Amino acid sequence: MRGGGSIDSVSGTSRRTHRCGELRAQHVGQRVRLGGWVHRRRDLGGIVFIDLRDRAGIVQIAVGPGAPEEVRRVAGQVTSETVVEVEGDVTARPASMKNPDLATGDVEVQATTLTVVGPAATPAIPVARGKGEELAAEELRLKYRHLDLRRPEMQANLILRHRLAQRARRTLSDLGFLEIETPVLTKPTPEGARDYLVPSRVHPGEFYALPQSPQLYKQLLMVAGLDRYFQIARCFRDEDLRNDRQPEFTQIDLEASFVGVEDVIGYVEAVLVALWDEAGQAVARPFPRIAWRDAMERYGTDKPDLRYDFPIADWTAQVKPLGVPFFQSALGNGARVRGLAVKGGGALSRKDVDQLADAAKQLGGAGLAWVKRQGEQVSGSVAKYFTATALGALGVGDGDAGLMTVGLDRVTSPVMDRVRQEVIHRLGGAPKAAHAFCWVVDFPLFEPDPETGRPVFAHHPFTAPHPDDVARLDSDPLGCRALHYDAVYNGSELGSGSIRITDPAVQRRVFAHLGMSPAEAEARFGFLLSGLQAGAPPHGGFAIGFDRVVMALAGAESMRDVIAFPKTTAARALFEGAPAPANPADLAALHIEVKR
RNA sequence: GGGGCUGUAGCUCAGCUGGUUAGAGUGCCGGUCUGUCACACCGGAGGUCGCGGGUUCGAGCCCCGUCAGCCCCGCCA
Repeated sequence: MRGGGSIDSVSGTSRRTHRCGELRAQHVGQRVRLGGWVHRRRDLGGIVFIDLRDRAGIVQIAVGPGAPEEVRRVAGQVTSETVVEVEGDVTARPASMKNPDLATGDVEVQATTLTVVGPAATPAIPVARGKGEELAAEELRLKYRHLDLRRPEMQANLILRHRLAQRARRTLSDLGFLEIETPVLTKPTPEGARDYLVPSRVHPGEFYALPQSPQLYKQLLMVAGLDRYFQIARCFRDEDLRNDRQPEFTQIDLEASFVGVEDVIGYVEAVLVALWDEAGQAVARPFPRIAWRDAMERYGTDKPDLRYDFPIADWTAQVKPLGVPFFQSALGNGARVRGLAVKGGGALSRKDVDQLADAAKQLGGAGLAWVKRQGEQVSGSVAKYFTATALGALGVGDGDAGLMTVGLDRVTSPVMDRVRQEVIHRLGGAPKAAHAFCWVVDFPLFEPDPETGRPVFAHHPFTAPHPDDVARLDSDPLGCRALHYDAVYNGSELGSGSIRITDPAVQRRVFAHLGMSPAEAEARFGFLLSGLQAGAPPHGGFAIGFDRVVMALAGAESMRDVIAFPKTTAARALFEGAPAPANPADLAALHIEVKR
């Protein structure tokens, strides 16, 4: 409680008693002072209504013929988005004048004073939008971010984000995790994403890197015996962007000691369930699990959308004897025919199917073959090779469609993943569940390098091999599984984690697999290796992509809508104009010469 | 790095097969109006058609280049 007078909530300050959006019937009869932005003004001549807005909402200010002359004068000329302070009496609106669309719609404030405290130029983009009116172009929304962030939708997203962050903190703190900060000026890492570099003034030619994640620090905190750590950590990766990828983003990062996979999964489920609860969504634990290999086989991706349960199937055996030319030439050398039986797929138009095929082609597939079944009638690009019976055996029933492609899994998986997603999108059927969480487990430790075919690490090089596979580390690297797990929600990867290597000998072998000499490994990761030699507890952890969680719970189409000041897809900040050329004196002090 | 979409009034958009003075809604400015809530009504101002080049008698429209925003592939241990 601050200030004096009739303040009845924490919203009050020395200049106001309430926030605009807080007023309800219970406040009728009270004298209030408010501050806010003029959302809209309706001037009827003898009476003026002002919709006054702050972060809590909108309330109607009425300035009638009985109001003081000065109040009527100001009300008659205030413009949109001007900041005003109002004093007045909260009155009940007569039944016929209530506004059921407004939380404050049962009341209004009869202004007795009205003062402009922050005159506003005509806004470059509208804040108050009419029903059905389009949003301003995203470029302008980013350029005039202070205006875009005034919109109630954006404020709701940021308020939700705040509540989720607080709930994550409380949940982890209650589980005994300590919130510990780690450096933002760190050491460049040789693998992984490109680093953002920060030149050192004191050490010519040397650079800090912004962290891609606090990975090594949190492991050292475990070595140090802090036992359970978490942090809502900013991470930086200088890679190309997407609608759900920003160059700087936020993780709920955690690590715990004396744990196995089950423990970490338990902690993360506890946090995710709490976050969904915070947003009013009930979800059940435990989340189902799916082995990476099964996810790739059934959904063509390591982040399957399990809201819909039609899986990709191997149709090679059934289709091969039919002699479809499209397939005959492509089969062999490990190629398979993989298909999707689409319930109700008869509803897909010819145009839909063509667009699916186009999408498939973009991913380098051989193309998409399709059939539709209508009773005993079979139509489609490869219809003449199929009978209704043959389709029935593949699960393609009356009114359904079959979509298929051929090739190596490396190509058919992404193609069928994309086709499956597009079909879901186009048919728009009801999902079997609104919230489909799952754990993807048993990831491979290595994957073949697309260019050389050599095994390279699928994750970061601190991920422990599956204990059953350690013996094959050198003989059969591609067959080794990792103690790595991803949390997936409705087809979106929310985060990943692993049990870490704590045996320095194993860690050295893994570095060797990356092609690092012992000396190199020492130079780059010496502090980790010496940590592991100093007595390291078994430990593992996880990082939840916080921005993606907020996106999911806010129903946002883009990560930019849940970040106050995001970058464009070209990694520019349009409001402030970053990045920008540095001035020559600064560059000189940093021992940097720019080549153009 | 590659592919696609978009760029016309402050904002959102239309602009036909290349043709004469580039339109609408909204916002803005002025006016009328005592119960509106996207107030209503009357009037007005407002344009480097992203930028540069080319084709053409003539380009908002066609061609080349370029910039910006967005979407996708690559990339993101």
